[in-house]
Amino acid sequence: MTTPSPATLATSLRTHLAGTLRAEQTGTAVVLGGWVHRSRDLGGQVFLDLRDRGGVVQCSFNPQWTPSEVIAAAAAVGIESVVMIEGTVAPRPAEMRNPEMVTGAIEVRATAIRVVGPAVTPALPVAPIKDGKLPAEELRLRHRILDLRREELQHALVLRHRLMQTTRQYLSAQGYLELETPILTKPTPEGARDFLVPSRMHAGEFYALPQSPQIYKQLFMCAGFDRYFQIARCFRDEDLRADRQLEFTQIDIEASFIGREDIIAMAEGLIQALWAEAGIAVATPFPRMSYADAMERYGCDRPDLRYGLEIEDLTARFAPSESGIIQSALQAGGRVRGIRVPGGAAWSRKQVDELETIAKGAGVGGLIRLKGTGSALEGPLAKFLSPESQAALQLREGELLLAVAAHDRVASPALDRVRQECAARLGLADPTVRRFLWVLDFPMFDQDPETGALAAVHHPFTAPNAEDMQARPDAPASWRALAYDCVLNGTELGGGSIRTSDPAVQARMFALLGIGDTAEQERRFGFLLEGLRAGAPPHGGIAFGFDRIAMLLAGASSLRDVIAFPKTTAARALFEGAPSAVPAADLTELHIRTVDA
RNA sequence: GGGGGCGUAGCUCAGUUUGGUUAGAGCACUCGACUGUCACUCGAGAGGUCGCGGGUUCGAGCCCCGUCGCUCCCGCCA
Repeated sequence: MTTPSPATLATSLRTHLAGTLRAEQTGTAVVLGGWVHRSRDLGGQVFLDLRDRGGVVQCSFNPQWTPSEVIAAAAAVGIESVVMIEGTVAPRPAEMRNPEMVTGAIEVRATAIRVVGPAVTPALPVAPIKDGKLPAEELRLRHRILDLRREELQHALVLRHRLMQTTRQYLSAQGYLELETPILTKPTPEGARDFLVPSRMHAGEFYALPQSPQIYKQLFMCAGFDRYFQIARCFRDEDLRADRQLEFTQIDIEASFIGREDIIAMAEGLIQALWAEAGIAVATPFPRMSYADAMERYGCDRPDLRYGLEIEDLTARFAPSESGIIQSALQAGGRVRGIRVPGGAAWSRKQVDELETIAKGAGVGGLIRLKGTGSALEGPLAKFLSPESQAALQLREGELLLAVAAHDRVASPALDRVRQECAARLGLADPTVRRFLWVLDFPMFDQDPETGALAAVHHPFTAPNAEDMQARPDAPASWRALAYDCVLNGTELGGGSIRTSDPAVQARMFALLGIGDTAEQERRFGFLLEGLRAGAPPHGGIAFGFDRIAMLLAGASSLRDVIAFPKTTAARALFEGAPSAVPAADLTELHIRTVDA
């Protein structure tokens, strides 16, 4: 993406962008429009820093070139007011140059000023204050216009724009068509809670806002559009987080007559183009790891590969132990797995207890800890381990072994959190390093350990691995899916799958998910099944979380910093004041009556 | 639904531990001075529902109970 030359932003009211003026424009007569960033009134002369989209330039009001009434007007204007300033670009006296401003070699010798948009005293500072902290998030959101004027958010939203255009260019160049799908759509029975929209014309019936355009993009494939993409707004009525908003933007992609490798190659190219737009070179292809491998070695399906601390199976070492805790865990089908932390032996009892609290929070009963002290192991369990077992652990001096004896289902998430906390303490996650990764071969279903009920790990339209299905037709919980996730430094950037294009297979998937009744399938997913029955090409796709990518590339720590008008964690829009009550008559027209909770 | 943190001037904060005169500072704002500043400087001034409600007390910014808002996390997010 290239930005237009400053000249193209000239209008009938202004000639240049303030922040783009340079020494080359010396002698040029300019008319600028912008906001008063700062002002310095020295008595006989006045300096105004004028800010517009392009940046900041100093405007100098001096009796040598400025009429006295203009100087008086400049002295009187309040900061953040919008002014039009006429003047001439001039070099600053050599000793007055400001090397910290890109425009610092020059200034605009002002001859006229007009206050076109006087501002009340701003509720928040816009110009940065040295060592100044940002105002509280609540105030930043309540006075969002002022916050958006800050350089940081200006840059973030400009970057967001450029990433959008890069996406469009990259995909369009490969024959992908940008097609739109409805915002008023049909409620989805699985997944997140829907936002419902009442129908005025049909009493008691509701539209839903899309959680994603998933089914529509598959229908495009059935309709022969072959390659589709959309920068799609999605809505999920779930609790918010720093990296989760009620409405968010996905780069949604689907293609026909493709396999997994086609999607991965296309996606790697897109990632490469987006990171390049942010000035970062990314090498492809990305390494790959199976889901099973990721869970075994890292305890999670989106491992951060910037550091090791890999999980080891220590069952054989601990099996001879007489510890009741370990024996009962093993008898219940569990294993002993753990990580060895270099330098961890120096941690205090309290620090290790904190790790155990984290592990317990993830559902395990406790954390086995053993310190390598050179000659012998230290720790509550050391006495239960035979000298042979202790030696086999090969704990080095200073190492701390943290292990969990439990079923993988609970042990993996616990070890994942302990591993991340240890890495954070040791500063192992280098923020300048980027480790991309494809996680492949996700399981098709997640089985509830109590009820045995199956739920789709990805979504119900994902194709199962055909070999698994044929080899173990009666064990769907063991089937792998043709699904893939793109992971960067422990964060999921996006994911997708090859879809089921055979309506009979799709019906079977619904049945396995507990939607066995044909009429029920037709009622909920008839429009998809009709598409598949009309002749569906093999197809698949992927979706990337656009806001999250923008956040990463902008160096922001919250999605709120790359979304112009975000919601608070309590799901409120403080600036515009949504949601809000509506007149009773509006509800009546929508056939809605509210009840007290 | 649950847990942690925060809430004092327009903004950022101190004051809360140990209740006690009129609640302070920096920036911003108003007025004044100042002809090369760039966080201009200097002088003066104005500015407070200590989030809100209740309680304890002779007395509450400070202690107790409740509540609201923002935030981080767990649950949730196919």
